[in-house]
Amino acid sequence: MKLSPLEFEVLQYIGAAKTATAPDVYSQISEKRDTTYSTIKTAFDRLEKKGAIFRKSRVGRTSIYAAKVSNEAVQDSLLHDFIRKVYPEDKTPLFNTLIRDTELSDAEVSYLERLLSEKQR
Amino acid sequence: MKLSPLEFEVLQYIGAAKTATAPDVYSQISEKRDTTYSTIKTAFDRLEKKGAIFRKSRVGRTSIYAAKVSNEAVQDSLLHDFIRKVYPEDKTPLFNTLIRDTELSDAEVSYLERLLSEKQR
DNA sequence: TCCAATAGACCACATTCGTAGTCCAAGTGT
DNA sequence: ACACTTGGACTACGAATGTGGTCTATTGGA
Repeated sequence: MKLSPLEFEVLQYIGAAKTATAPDVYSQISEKRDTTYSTIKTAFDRLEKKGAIFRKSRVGRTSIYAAKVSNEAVQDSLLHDFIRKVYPEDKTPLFNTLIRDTELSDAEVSYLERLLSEKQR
Repeated sequence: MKLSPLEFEVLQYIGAAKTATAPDVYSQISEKRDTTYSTIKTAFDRLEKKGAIFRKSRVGRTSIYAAKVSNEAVQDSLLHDFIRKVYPEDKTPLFNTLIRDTELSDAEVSYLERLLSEKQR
């Protein structure tokens, strides 16, 4: 399912909170960025039409939405898509840039090394 | 500079060959996928208008284009963008999925381990 | 009870994008 | 020299997107 950047952003808020209302997400996003309720609500509408979210219940006249897929699933799907498009063959530069330019604590480095050693087998 | 998926694809072909003509890229892409010369040429036009490529020279009436930025630079820029949008805080799931779900040769694994060990210092 | 606030539904609109048709003119091969 | 090929410029057009206005009616509070 194809999601627009805005739709994805809204979906992540919903997924992170398990459940969310449009006014809810609007208030969160509007703190970070200038937007209107209408814009966010449109994202909800389109996400619903695309089948990414559904109305779980209502409080008063306010719909409570929930996502049909987890944030992690959406992220991973995007990741695969991204790699397929941007690093179709050689993934070396991907890891290169990633490891070189990403802040990693020693703990994270150790964690990654463990992942890799498991991979080796 | 924002590039559409098609524009990015075309740009990668140009960058990979250092220099390319529209008929050139068209013949390559049309082998993989059904498209027309017009579509590819439009991508060239828009890339030029966006300042991503320029006409380096001509052979007959055929323009020879070159990219203003390297493929690696474009890829890395997209990568940073992607991470910022999709994995804003915790990048652990990113590495997790990446290492777990990506095909890696033993050589690549070794290479990554070396990268990581350098990181540790 | 009654009204102001506000969630929602619906619509509008400019922009970007992929797609491709049209038509012209510049090369090219004979 | 000429007809044919084909690269290029230009135009068109529908779908997707971000943006937000409008209008309605439901609610919650005074």
